[in-house]
Amino acid sequence: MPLNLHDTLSRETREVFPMDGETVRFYCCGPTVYGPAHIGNFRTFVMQDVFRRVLETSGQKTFHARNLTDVDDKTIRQSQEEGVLLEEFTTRWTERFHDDCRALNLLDPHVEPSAVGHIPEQIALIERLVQGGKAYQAEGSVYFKVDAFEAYGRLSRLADREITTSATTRENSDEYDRESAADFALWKSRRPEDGDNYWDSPWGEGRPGWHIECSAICMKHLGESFDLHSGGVDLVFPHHENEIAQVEAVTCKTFARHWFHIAHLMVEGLKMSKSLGNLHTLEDLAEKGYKAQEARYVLLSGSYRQPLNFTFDSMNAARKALSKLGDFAAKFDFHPSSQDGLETEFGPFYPVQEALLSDLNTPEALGRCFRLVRELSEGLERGEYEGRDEALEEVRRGFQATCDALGLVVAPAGDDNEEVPAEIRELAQRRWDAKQEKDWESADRLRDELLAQGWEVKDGKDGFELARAIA
RNA sequence: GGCGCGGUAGCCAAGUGGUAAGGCCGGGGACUGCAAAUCCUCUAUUCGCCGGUUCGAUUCCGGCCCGCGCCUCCA
Repeated sequence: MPLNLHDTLSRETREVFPMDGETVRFYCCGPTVYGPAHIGNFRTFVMQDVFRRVLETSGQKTFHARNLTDVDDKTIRQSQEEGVLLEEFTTRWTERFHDDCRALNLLDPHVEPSAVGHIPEQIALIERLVQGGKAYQAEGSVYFKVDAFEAYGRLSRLADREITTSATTRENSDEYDRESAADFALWKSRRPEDGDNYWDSPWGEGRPGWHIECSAICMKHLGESFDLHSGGVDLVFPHHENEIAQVEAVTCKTFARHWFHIAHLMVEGLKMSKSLGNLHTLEDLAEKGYKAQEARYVLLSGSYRQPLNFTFDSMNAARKALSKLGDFAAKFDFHPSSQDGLETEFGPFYPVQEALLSDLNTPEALGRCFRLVRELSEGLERGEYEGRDEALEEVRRGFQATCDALGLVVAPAGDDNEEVPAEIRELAQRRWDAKQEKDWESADRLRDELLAQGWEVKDGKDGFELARAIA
């Protein structure tokens, strides 16, 4: 069964398939590396990761490219404010991004090209556009001539939209030379504030515009035409619209055959913004005692086409939900696979796969997963798996496939040995001893003390467990 | 103003032309020194409002109210 996915361009849900019959080749607009990415950015990357995982767990090969935007106004300005070289600055934030991706269990893209690493390719593409009469230069900058590309506006349905530029947005001197307000920069002439961040080109010193990097990188790594292109909804216009124009104006071929856009994340019912202080990063969440996996779960709890409301209630719910899955894992003696490659046999978890193949319906998939978890557990209680090792193994493989498809790492309860500091363990032991001697007062006092230090005690029949308390 | 999306239980959030998944929270019970955890169990006669189509609509159509996104570099 193929993956059916909504396509922004046609506005239809269409089958995703490889045009070469073998590998689904797709591109994701990556981060601008000028600071830590926030959970809203990660919603997009997590959904793109699920997209790939769903393909791979259904046996489909993929080729995943995701770029790094390492030269633009923000990276240049920030690096200069810090007085460091652009490269040093962007390398630092790239590493941070990679750390966060690992924490969220995102599969590494097969290639991760950077804008700075593809200056010649970008210049070459601009030259083709100029030669073809689709672009013009003015005062050392080069602009795409929107009027010369009749299909402009198809993706975002801007065709009839009046594209105007108000006086207030024309603060940059190099923007005065555009022939039409809709035209956009392919190459920006060098400005004093760019410092040392400029390159030679047939039009003089300067740097590439934003949109051209993705076009040039796609053409190099995926070809002039490829299977799917993805990003946050806000990129539909102008970024993706412009990417299409830049490529199709010279190739006359379909650029990306399928467009996959992820809706925005809201925080506590509000749009994320710096002024509201709700631009959470994984680091912020960690400080509050939350794990990246819990954030990942929250990001999967809504359908990607709808804005999702991130709340701390949801984070708490995610923790409980994950621990419930951990209980299930323990019951079935499931341990996460450490082997390379994703499990493809869903077995009894087939309904989960079915939901995912249906436009990446992650909330439906989670709902079905929990229903199965309950039903299978009941079956186990009733002894339905007595002497049926192969059936048990099917359950474990199916659960592994489910975890692989969603990118969740579910550790069996009691198996997630977080390092417990020695002094905490000792306090807990003292409490246990007091409890054994029925010294309830001391036992309760020690329990409160542990809680004050951020640890929660859970008693079992003949011992206790420690878990991080939510801050 | 233009284009687009949505309003489902306390919260998050699926879904369907035939009468509402799942998670969390909350109530009750078992268990427990008390908790926590766990297990069982209960919680929307109702899906923003008003009309229409239909044997039947939350699901289709029209209108209204409210919220949101994009409209040049924000995922």
